[in-house]
Amino acid sequence: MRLSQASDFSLRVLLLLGQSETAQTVESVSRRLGLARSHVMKIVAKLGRLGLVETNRGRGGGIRLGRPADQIRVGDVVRKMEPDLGVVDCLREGGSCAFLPACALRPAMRKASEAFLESLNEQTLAALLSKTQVLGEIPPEIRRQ
Amino acid sequence: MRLSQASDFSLRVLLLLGQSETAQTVESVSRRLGLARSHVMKIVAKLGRLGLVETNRGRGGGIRLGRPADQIRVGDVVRKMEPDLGVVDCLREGGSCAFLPACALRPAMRKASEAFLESLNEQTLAALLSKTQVLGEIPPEIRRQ
DNA sequence: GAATTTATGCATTTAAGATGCATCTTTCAT
DNA sequence: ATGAAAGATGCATCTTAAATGCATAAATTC
Repeated sequence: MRLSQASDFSLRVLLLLGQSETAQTVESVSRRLGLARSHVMKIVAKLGRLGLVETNRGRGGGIRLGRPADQIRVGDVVRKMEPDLGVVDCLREGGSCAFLPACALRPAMRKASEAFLESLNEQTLAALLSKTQVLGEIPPEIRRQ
Repeated sequence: MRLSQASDFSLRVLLLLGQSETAQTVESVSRRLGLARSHVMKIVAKLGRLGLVETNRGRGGGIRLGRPADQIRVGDVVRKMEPDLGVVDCLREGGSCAFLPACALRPAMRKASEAFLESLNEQTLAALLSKTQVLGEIPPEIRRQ
């Protein structure tokens, strides 16, 4: 059971953004997190569509949090970014199971993944930030070397 | 976020076994569940090693539950069968993250997957069985045709 | 000892995700 | 206007874990 890297990286990107006031370029974010640039780009684009980050093109552009860190719940991020939250076959599109339609496993699994997300939702991004190491912002002047 | 088919199928196999007193062959179980025989074979072998099913070779052999259905907790089955329960990179062997060692995401994720398993552990196999359709046992006489 | 049934290892296939690359669009500074 | 900076998007390829199939071994019973 693992989340896609998209969900995982999303949270790290949000953490990084939450550590600085100014807009960051995707280039700088991916370099600082040590992640593939194009991968981060796609994740950020989606985060942008979801309103979780605010993106701006062109010179002086970049990305920043789309809303205050204390209004971003971790479980909600995962719920929106994770492409497939159907933990078992029968919860997915086209999935089948010999026991259906009367299988008690299905609601049990649905409930368990809700429990997972609810547990994550006990934390806001702000709460995580207060307990997480600051990566340090690279000043704009030397950022572009 | 999805479980491996190994975990998923394990539970279905256990459900099926819980519906009959007599031992079932892997052949019959896989046919009735509509799953690949060799895949079920490997799953059963592991379930056997874990003591969740009792296996017997040779004529008249087969598999049956290793202990009473009310002593099999769903979350425990998943915990034992799932090859990789590290939902994010930093929870896995060799995983890394720029925020480590001081990253609050890690304990939050660990806690969330515990919540997932605990939710499943509210159900025993017996509880599921009482709410699940009986697939119907193929009588031993015609089983071998 | 032959038939039945589980056990195991290896090799192949599959599918989802990740990655890289090329190109487009928007925005700003000069 | 023009060019550079930055995000957006589509496509094609690579990677990897999981699934599958096949062959063979081991155990058990009759």
